[in-house]
Amino acid sequence: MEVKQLSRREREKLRQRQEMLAAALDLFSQKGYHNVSMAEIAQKAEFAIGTLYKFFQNKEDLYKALLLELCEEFEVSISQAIEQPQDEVEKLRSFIRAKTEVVRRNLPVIRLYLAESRGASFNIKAGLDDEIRNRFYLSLEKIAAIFASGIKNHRFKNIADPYYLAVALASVIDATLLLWLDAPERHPYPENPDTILDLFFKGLLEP
Amino acid sequence: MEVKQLSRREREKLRQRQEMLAAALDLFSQKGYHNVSMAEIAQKAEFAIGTLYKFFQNKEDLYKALLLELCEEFEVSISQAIEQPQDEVEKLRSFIRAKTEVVRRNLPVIRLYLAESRGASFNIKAGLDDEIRNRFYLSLEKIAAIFASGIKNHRFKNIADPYYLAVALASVIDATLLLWLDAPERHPYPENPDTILDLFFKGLLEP
Amino acid sequence: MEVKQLSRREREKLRQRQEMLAAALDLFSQKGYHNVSMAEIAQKAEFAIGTLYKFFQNKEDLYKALLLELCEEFEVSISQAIEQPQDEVEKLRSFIRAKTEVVRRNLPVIRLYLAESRGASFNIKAGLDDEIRNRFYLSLEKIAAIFASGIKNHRFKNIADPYYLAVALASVIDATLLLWLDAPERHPYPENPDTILDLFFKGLLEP
Amino acid sequence: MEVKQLSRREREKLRQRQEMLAAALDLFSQKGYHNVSMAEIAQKAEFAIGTLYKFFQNKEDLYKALLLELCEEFEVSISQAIEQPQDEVEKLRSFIRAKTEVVRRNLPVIRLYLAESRGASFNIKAGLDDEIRNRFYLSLEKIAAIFASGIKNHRFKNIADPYYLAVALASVIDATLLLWLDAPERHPYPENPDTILDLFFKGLLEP
DNA sequence: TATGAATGAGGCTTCATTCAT
DNA sequence: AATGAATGAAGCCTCATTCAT
Repeated sequence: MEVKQLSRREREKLRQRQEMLAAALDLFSQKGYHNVSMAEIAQKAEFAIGTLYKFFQNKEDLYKALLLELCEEFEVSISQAIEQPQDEVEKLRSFIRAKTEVVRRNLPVIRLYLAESRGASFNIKAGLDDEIRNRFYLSLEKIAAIFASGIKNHRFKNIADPYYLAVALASVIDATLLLWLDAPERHPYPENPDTILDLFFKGLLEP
Repeated sequence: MEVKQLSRREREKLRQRQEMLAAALDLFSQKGYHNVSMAEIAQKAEFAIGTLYKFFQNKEDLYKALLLELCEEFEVSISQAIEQPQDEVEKLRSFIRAKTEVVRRNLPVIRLYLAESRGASFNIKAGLDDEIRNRFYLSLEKIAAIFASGIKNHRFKNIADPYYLAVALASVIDATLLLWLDAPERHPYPENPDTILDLFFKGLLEP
Repeated sequence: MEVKQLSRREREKLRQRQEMLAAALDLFSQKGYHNVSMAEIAQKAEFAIGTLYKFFQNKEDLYKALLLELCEEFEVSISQAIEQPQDEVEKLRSFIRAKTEVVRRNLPVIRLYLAESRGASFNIKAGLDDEIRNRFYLSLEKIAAIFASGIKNHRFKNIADPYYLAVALASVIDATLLLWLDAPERHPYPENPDTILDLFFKGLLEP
Repeated sequence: MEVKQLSRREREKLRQRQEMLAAALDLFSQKGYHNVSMAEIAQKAEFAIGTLYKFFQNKEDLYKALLLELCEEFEVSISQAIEQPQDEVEKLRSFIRAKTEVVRRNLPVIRLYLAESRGASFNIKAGLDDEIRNRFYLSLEKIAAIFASGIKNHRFKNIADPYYLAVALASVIDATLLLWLDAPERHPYPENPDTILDLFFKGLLEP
């Protein structure tokens, strides 16, 4: 494995990078990109500003790295969840569970992620956020593939384009998450993925 | 009508305010709150900066006015749509049609509105955006009431809390809109509200 | 008298000017020259800004007019007080009484007057305040003349240059006034001019 | 001595701070607080504006630092002068000498100091200048104590409240200083403190 | 003549980024 | 290699003054 060949120096660097990203993440998710200064991040990460700039070309670069890292975790989790050899219904359940789990682990960034993935962000200059958007779309396509497969297998009714179905499912999960973030006690997050799936399945499943 | 009694001066002022809001809207929705300067807005609106400040106390105030104006239009449209004496299904169709219509008319702001209403924004200092968030929740409750009524009338199955249903419907509409905004030709916006409703109805309607 | 020949129009103008000066005086003395805007003055005087500019060329001009008016009152009062045919001691008593009286009538401006007359002001661009400073010095010379006369008449010991004596007396009066302005109840203003004069007389008077 | 333990870095910082204060002092005393911009100060001190803000939180803070520094020097000088074991008359002489000396060394700020200490200033927002005012009053009380002691020892006649005597003495010194500042050649500053003291002593001293 | 809306220069302050140590 | 002091462009906002009505 490549990982083992990292020298002590390189491992140290990676650790420092992670600390910087963690500090930045914390601040960005609390106050938003434009309300956090590089000095603030440096101080929280306990490095000098100059060191920050050794690791990231500029503020935007740091932000992008942050989001890509997050993206990565999302994708890995979700890919693992749906790549198991299961039937389509079970895959969707796993997807919902995985997404919920990642959210639980990354609570502070959820808003950032939603903003960036859904397009309501202007933190990144035009064109730079394409990568993140594209990766989001790619993971949607994996879900769409499940629906497509389910339709092909006659487990689902063919009531809509699979991609639309995937978008709809993802957006309902996100909406539920936001509801819960805003008022956790009034809108408890459903432990059982079927709470969300029912909305779709009661109609999607063949009789 | 009160409107007719506005003096020429007052009408002129209103028109100027609208021009300022329009310029600001255009810029904000293209570049985001923090990437637009007051000088830029003033120039686009063809007023002096000082004049901008005669109409709006500060940048945040201008932004808030923009969003409230949009809020207003959303609410009026949607209220009118669902207050007709119709059955629940038809009301939901009207809701989707109305929301689509407003979006069509306010294309540039949609991202702004979604960001603010869904919570991924840090443009407004804590506490100031409560009004917008609250009004968003209130309109969701009107939709929830339709679902509740439908459930009570046995037109809908009781598969989930009406508020969740409303949130889910609204989020699916938004997701569809965003899809269309990103790639209008690949993801054309469905003219027929049933395209979206089917997702819910095929399961919600009693057999 | 010229005054009687003022037309109704002219009298009206004069009254308006006085109202503007009164409003400005009130604000300047409360908040200082640089913390008062022309708009504020106009509003308090219940005129339009443009009207203010019909009467005074600019902000500085208005301020200067204010101070000159104040100067005028000081001078008239003090001149009247010391031009009576009295002996020197009585003249100084009259001077202190008159100054006290004017202060009582112009309480809000005292700080302004002291600042300008004593040189601690930067409200007026260099050179413009010369007139005020000069008039202040002129009135000091009138007091100096009293001391000189007293010395010549052997009522006063010749312990210092009369001008220094005048400056000393004026400054002691001002200091007493400031003390009283800062804490009226702890440092009541002396009703009897001899309270101040004693400081000088017990030494000045020939045995 | 603590002073020697300052690192080179700290000494450098202190020197820079002094340069900034010197530049600010020069400008403020020439043109007044409101007629000097931070850009002007930065340029005169030959630093970037941002550097100015590294040392002082804002313009007002810089101004306050300036005055406090001056305050400090005044107080130290005057305290030293009057804490010698001398009789009351000699103490007052020392006080006048010390005050004169400090003034000579701080010529440019004298007007600023007088303005702030005597209350004719609106440069500092309400409440912030209390410290300066209070320290001024405290030093007056030290002088008052000398008079009180002299009265108790029957060296001085009990012709007035000691605090009034202190205020009167201080104000006469200030007035003499201002006279000299305005026209040094016409009103030379008296080298001998007795020139000022005579005004008081000829009456204060018991026969 | 009186008005007050419109102007825009200029002030204060922040902060991303650089670079000498 | 790491540091953080220094930089200065750029942003927000105020307000004296003008001028068309």
